[in-house]
Amino acid sequence: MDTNITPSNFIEQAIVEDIKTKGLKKIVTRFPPEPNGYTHIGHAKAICIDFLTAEKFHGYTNLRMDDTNPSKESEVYVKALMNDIKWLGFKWKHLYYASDYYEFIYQCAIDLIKQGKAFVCDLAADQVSNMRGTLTEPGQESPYRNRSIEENLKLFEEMRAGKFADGEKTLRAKIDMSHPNINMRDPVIYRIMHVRHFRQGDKWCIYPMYDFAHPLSDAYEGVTHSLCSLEFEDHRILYNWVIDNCRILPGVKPRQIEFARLNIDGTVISKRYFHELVDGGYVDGWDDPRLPTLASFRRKGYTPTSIREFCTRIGVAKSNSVVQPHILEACIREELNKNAVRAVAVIDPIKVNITNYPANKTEKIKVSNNPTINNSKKHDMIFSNELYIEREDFMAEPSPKFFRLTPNGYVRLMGAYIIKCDEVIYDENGNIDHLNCSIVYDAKEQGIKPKGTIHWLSRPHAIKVTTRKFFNLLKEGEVFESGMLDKIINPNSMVEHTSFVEPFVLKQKGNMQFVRMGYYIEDSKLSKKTDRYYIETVSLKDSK
RNA sequence: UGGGGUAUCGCCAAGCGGUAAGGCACAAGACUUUGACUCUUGCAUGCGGUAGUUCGAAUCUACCUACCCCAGCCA
Repeated sequence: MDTNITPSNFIEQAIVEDIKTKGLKKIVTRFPPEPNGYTHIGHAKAICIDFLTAEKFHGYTNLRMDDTNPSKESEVYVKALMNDIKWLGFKWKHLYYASDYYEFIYQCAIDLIKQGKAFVCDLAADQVSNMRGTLTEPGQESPYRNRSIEENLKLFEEMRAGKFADGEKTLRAKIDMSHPNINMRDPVIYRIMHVRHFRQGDKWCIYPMYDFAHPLSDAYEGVTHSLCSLEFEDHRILYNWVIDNCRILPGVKPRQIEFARLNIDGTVISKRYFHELVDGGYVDGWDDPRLPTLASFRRKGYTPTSIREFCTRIGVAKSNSVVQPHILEACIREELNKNAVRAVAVIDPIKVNITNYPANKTEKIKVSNNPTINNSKKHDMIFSNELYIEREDFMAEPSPKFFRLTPNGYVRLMGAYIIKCDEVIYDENGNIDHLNCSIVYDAKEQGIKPKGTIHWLSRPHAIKVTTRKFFNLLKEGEVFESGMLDKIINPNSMVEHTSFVEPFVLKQKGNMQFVRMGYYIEDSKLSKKTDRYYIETVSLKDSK
């Protein structure tokens, strides 16, 4: 095993130490999602950590569905999870299900009972809770704690056989009711649930708890490093207890290492709340552009590499940090800048008439598909006397630093002519109806060099679309709390415009970057829904 | 009043006793038929605080302070 690998974070550092001290031959990690919701950006971080860490040490990663609670899980989510992991570009070595180990886990429980380290408890849930003690006071031992091994064995078998109702009995590890760590106060490791499992059917009516199934699954698979998020730090002591006390476990003991989960400013990352938002109809579905699910990012045109790059940039550490969304945006913008085909979109249009251009005339104007690429392909835009320009590109009363179109001012139409705004025509409400402009054919001779360049579209040729800009779910610094659902997605969280794009975009298949003067709509993809086209934008880069 | 953690630039984050990497953001300038991109430059005498050890401390020690997680038969 190569020990000359330079660790780049504390996890890799720990692994390097383990390789030296334990003589590990192969590094194995696992990504263990519970299939009870769609993949989100927080998963993506964990996926990257799990897969990239193993990859760095020339090891491998398993995908394991942590399906130990049949009441919340379904096949739909395992498909989505697998699809999203593949989409991110990762390949798991083995696909496992914790439910495949139910028999093994059951045998481990029996082994624990035989050692006198587990007992069947008849206490009801609220009684267990009451007797657990508090954070500062020790708990009380269950009156069933000292049943004989034989009785425990018999009872546990009967639990499996379905002799008891839900909640009537549990199997508990016999550890220490006065342990300062509450997880060690005789934790429940098996509960009775007469619920059909999406893979096991009705084969089982007892299901192992996470704290029992997880370490056993890791060890069973030969996982060497079990990477999880910080909230499981308290569970590590139990994790190790399970592994240390199961005598029928093969192989090396896995080591659990915790890292901080991802927080993004203004974003709720929680499967539970996604369920509420989706089920409550607050959002369109799991791929609603406002949700930070991978399905949503995919729909908005984010690429897998940009998500991966984001995960790399934010790093891995143990401090509870909140990253700013613009880091992700920078990742996708950077990539799109280099690769994406660019097209013009006029998001919020105003009409411009060119008074000195023949009404029936059109001409083709060659536009580069991506000016950052040398010799990039070009496509045609059609110029006519009837145009749209962006409302923001005209100011009736310009500020000093504004150098786009102003009354009697000059501006360059991208790829085409320099025009002068001769007249502003208002409607009866005092809003701008259209602009009358003229082409300055002899700008060179006159020495006119406009500072600004704006984009434009020929009105007769433009394709009508709807653009929707979404804002973050939460305001800056706001923390999501239950009961805030209706406040989260308010009418102001979306602005919709009737917009126009050039016909060229209809022929494009991949991601596009839509051009506006001074802005990039970074994450856009033309998608056809029913009879309308939508460009869903998440954020705009305001360059001034 | 218990246990487990974390504190380094606006936001992430390296650093592991030898005198504060990098990215994002921001600012200034150059270039420009996208105010984009690209380029160049700037951006912590300071590492939660206070003492101490040391020739030398973000790194070691002590004591504080702030914040996060834990009392599901969820994961």
